[in-house]
Amino acid sequence: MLSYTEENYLKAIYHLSDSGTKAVLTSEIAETMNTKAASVTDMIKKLSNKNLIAYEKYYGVKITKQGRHEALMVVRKHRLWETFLVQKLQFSWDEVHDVAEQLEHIQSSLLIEKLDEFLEFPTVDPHGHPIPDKSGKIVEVRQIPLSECSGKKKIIVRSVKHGSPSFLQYLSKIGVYIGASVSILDKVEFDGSLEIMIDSKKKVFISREAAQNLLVTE
Amino acid sequence: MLSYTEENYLKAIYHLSDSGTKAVLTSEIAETMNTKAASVTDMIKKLSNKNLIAYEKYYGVKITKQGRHEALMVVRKHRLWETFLVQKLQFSWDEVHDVAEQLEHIQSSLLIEKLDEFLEFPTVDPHGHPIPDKSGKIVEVRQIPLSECSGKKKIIVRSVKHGSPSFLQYLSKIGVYIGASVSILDKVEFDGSLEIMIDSKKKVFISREAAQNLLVTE
DNA sequence: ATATTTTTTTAGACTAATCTAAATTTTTAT
DNA sequence: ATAAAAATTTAGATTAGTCTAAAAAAATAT
Repeated sequence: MLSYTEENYLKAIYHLSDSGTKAVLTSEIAETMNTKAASVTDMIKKLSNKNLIAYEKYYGVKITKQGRHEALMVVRKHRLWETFLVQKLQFSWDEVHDVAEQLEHIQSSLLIEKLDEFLEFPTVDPHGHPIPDKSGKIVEVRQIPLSECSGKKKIIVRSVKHGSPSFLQYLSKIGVYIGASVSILDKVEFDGSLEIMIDSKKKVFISREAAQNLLVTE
Repeated sequence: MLSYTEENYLKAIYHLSDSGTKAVLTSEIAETMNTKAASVTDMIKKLSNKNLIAYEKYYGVKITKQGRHEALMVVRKHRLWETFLVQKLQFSWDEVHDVAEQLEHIQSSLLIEKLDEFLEFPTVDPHGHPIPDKSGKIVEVRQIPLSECSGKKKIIVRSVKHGSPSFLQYLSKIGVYIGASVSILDKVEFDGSLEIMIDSKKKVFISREAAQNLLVTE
């Protein structure tokens, strides 16, 4: 069984590796975990000994099949708890992250399966991120940043790339939510900002950064 | 802020001291925490330095006002989570303890207040134990062991003294639950066992130990 | 191609929580 | 009242996770 800290490292490596596809550097892990490279090296050795990652000195790590599965189970728990907090306890989507960071480490498969059932087997969390099922399977929907959309087609907001509380609060303020329908009215040459229409009733300008951080389907 | 371990020690001391009224010995703590006396001495010093307990060498510890409050907050969280697991996730009352032991350490006052509200401010948990409110207040209802009841008055089962999974499973099996109405039909001289009627429809014999572990109001 | 910079690893130390073994204090028994 | 037993504390060691400083390797820049 993995420790609290091991689970956190493994999850960080999973996310940094694009869901387990590419290698991750010691320094990247140190940055996202807010630790020093020396500490990361120590933990890398531990996870490597448990066959959760493949480690080659000085060349970073790659997550193994087993490691990917363990990481997915933590991600599953995190996202189910976030869904619970928003749907059942009336948290707003910008308040759930830190609490879910704690809840994701509760060890009880009975709990998580019952929670999943209670929530009626959701496939995405409050930020639009997919929830792995019991076996680790994810339903991936191809999404692109709003900043890369063209023309006047109907666009649906599917998820946020990075869900910082301040970005999420901003979205709420301007009326953007997961599932919202938007259309692009104009693109400003000067700074790449967009004028968009939300739900056919509200016009707003959003910056290029914001548009790059909103993932949509056309 | 208290560590996971400090919270557990404090909670154990609270329970062993009859809700903070009497002194507790090092060896008692060691026994319930499954640790050695030497480890307990170390932790006692830590909690004492934080003014959560009053410690006199060789004479055990007494919980302070502040320590009692901290312990009550952990107890509150434990019992609210148990209530959630049974009422919302359909756990049975013998399955909740170990999971609640983990959940009680989640740090978020927003979470616990919202959970309380979601459960509609319950006053007792699935084992009939009182749930402290936000400020630590407990509604104590005077209860006596079923073994000490006399005559044929109407008796209501209020709580279990010690809720081990096996005892709880046994109660379910014979049809006893919190709130059940029982009456005493006969007391066996030989071994102190009782013949009782449950909800005016089922007669069973229960041992003296079982009767001592069931708390009721007459 | 070699020197400089950057990244990574190693070595050694620290804290929290635990342990065993030894020393000390209290309790119990005669 | 004193000796034996039991409980408690102290001393010193261990493990997980972290750190700083130094050494080693890789990347980069001229």
